[in-house]
Amino acid sequence: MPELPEVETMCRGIAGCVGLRIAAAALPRGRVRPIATVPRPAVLVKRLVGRTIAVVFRRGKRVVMEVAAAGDAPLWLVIEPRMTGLMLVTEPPSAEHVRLELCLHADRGSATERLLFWDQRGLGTIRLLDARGLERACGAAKLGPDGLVVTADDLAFRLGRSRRAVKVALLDQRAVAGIGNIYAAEILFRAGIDPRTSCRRLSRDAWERVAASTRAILAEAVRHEGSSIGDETYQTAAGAPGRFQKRHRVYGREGRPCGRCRVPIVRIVQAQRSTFYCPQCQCRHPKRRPCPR
DNA sequence: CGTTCAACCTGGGCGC
DNA sequence: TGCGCCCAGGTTGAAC
Repeated sequence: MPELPEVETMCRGIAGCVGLRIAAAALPRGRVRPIATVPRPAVLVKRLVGRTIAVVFRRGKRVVMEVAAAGDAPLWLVIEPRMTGLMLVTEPPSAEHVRLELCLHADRGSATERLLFWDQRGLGTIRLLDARGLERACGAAKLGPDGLVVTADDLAFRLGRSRRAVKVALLDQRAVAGIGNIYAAEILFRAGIDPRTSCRRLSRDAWERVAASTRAILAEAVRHEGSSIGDETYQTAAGAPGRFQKRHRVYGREGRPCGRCRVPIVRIVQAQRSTFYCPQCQCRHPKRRPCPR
């Protein structure tokens, strides 16, 4: 589920936790298996308690919280929501899938907050890392430039000689960080590019369109607080659904008419994952040149 | 280098 | 009702 816009929305939704101290931490074990943590759960909890959440930010599809302790080196709590993970400051959809619970208190005053990481499928991960670990997990070798600011130069440099299909390449987090299956489809629709096109066959103009579409689609999705689709497991930290799913032009729309040319949207499989596109608007030799947006 | 497949999990939907 | 199968927003590692 969570791609860049959803994770960005989660980070904004938990920004109120900055400045609060972790009074208690728990990794509840319900009927579901415990989630993967680094270090082991008991050590993780011990190291977290007493620290203060100093900064919350996003790196690609990860939520990163800098946790500080007076007179001690900072640590970073790195959470990867993967498919169904959510950061919540409200009641979770179910109690048994709460994977991390932080009880937060203000040092002065009475402000308190309960911050949860909830993950139905349990594919998410929780890591508490030092500066070296953070660099290894989230550094430039692991994650490329952020999708909100990626340029045509970035993409052409990293992918221009690749033989991979452009849609598959856009999911490579080392090339550009934050794009997932929904937004890869929406980006290429907006750019008017066939998702099967080999990267090395894309012109400079095509990379310009891909980069501009990436920034525009992701920014628009952030403005609409992400996409809640299907069973609607995704929600903001305050429990509201996202709204960008109403603006999807191709994702999840197999067989329905393209909003621009009325030709039915097609679903194919690339790298074991669904790709949706318009065979007319995203054709290499369209009868009518697509008019982006 | 690239692709393919399985694995990690839960749960909804569908055909029989 | 129930069972088996397919599907799902992600990532990783092994095999080819």
